[in-house]
Amino acid sequence: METLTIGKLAKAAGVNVETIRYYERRGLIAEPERSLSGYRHYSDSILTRMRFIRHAKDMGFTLQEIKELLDLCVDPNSPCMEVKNRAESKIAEIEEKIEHLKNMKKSLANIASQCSGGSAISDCTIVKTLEK
Amino acid sequence: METLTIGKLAKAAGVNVETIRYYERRGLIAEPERSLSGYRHYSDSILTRMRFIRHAKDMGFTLQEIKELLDLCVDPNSPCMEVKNRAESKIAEIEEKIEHLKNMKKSLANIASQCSGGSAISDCTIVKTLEK
DNA sequence: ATACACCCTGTACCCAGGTACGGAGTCAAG
DNA sequence: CTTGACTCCGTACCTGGGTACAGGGTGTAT
Repeated sequence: METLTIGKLAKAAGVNVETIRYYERRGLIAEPERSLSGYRHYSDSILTRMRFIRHAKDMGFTLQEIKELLDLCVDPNSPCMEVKNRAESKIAEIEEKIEHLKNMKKSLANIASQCSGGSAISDCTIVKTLEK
Repeated sequence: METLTIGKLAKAAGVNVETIRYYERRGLIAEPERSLSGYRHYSDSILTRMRFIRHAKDMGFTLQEIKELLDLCVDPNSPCMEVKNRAESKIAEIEEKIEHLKNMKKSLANIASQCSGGSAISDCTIVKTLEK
């Protein structure tokens, strides 16, 4: 069976070598087999795991949360409700962030709209509002 | 004229003493007068500045950006168009973040909806999608 | 045999925005 | 006069997600 050195894996997964070692330290990927000289050797299945990590990251999960998701998968017979729950929680969290940003945007748009842009700074309504 | 020690200012501004010294190091507030023994003494006008910083932070500006805004105010006769421009840029930036979060939410809601929650993890559609 | 790419470990560094701590000096009340 | 609260400075630490060495060993192509 063919195996991947850390450099090949890094290239295949589109990350840096250091990132792979970092994921290992963080417990997101298992310590792989080593050659006699101590080189890491990965089987192809690691690529699935690296994709999982990348996609979960893109969905907004932190590395800690991804680790927890992966840990859930250790027992393949356990029900996946827990995974679904975590996805729903993350959706709620994202919604909260969106709301927060919307409020920020609204406040900022509000104070920006009152500024003509033509005053001296000492009369700028934006500055004055922020100082209040 | 009454002056504020750093502790009183911290209390009045609702931040830690360390935060004030940190802002000084970052150049957001000027180095204040010192007593003979080296204690910082602030005049009341610092409170306006601290409010500015807090509000700008709430609007999503970074400390670096806030420093730049404050630096613009050094010449009170300069036009405030630059301030308005920065506010508009920040609004655009916030919008981008919102769009990004909306996309994340959509993807996640999409894959979560396909999972009944009742399968074994080995058959979980969420896990499978993330692995693809 | 030697050059060059690759790998190892351990540690330090980066961003932001602070927070915490140690050891020393100062100020005010009782 | 002493005690406790306050302040000083410098430095280290924190979270998150990596990145960047330094100083070695290894693998392989010519």
